[in-house]
Amino acid sequence: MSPEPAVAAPGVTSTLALIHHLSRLGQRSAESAGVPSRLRPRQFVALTLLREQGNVAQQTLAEALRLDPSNLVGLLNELESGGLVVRRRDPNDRRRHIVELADDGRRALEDAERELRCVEDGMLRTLAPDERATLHDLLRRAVGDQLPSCTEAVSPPDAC
Amino acid sequence: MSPEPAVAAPGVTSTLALIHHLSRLGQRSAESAGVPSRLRPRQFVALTLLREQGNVAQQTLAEALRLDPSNLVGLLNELESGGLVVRRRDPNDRRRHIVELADDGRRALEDAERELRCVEDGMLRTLAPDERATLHDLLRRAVGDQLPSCTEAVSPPDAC
DNA sequence: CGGATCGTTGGCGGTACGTCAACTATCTCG
DNA sequence: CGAGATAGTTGACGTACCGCCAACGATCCG
Repeated sequence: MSPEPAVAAPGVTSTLALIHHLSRLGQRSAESAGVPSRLRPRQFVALTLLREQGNVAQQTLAEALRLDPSNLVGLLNELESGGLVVRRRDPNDRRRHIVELADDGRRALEDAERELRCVEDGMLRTLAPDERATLHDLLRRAVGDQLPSCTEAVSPPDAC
Repeated sequence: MSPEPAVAAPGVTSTLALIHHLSRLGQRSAESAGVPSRLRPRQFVALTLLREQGNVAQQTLAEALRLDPSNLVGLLNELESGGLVVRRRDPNDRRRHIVELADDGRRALEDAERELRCVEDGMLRTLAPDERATLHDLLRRAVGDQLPSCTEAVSPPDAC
């Protein structure tokens, strides 16, 4: 009778909505901050993933990015023509392309990260440094375990 | 000499990139999970914000969403024609529209949240419940302080 | 050899915006 | 009262990002 938490507690907000919103806010801030020599968001994410995963077959990359292979081609073309990435044939299976982060790509990525730090600082300015670290860690762990079989096993449609 | 953290530590990943990526992953999962009676992401976020902020002038809402007023109109039209939201004139300034979350809107929002819980659970399955709570709290605090004067005072372009 | 797989190209469609211009109803201030 | 600002609205145009599909060459594998 006393707690009475019924009335739609103010904490029910979907974490997904928060993430979606924050993502948008981040993009807007980055754009309006006029980041100069800039990677577009997708390129940024792709390079980041490449740096972590090391050399990866194109297909694997597509899965990790949850991106249609045919669309990945375009993305990689941009990056490769800018010298940020290298595609080479897998000697074991010459159908495959192994995608590799080039030195220029690593540099560009670090530059972009440096530039985006301001935006990030602005966006997370309410959080204490250790909280930011926690946030970063949690997000990282969340995306980290996204790769293996994500959409699979959705047999029970509304079982959830 | 011993620590030698120079070589691009594996933790430098931009939090922005993580958020952006997670946001995309979330959308993809939600779509492929075939969420039935669904609000589109923008509607979802807008309703969420409305529930928290209570009745708000349209302009304020636009700022909070970082959305162009002219685009907000369309978004609100969708929501209002679905009965999820009500626009009424501000008696103190009849130019203004006060936007209010309708009962149906609250219900729709709660339904959507319930549906998205599965997706969210899938995405954050590596995190322990208390970690999820922490994440949620941190994100919420981050977006919460986004509203007042965000892009302003960007006078030093590369001072950062 | 035949079928499967990987990358690639191209086309079609859709969402989610930004930007700008114009117009109305309304407020505010001189 | 009249001039100018302000809130919302409408419409047009463009863009980024992306899904889906079909086809095709190169390659692998049985």
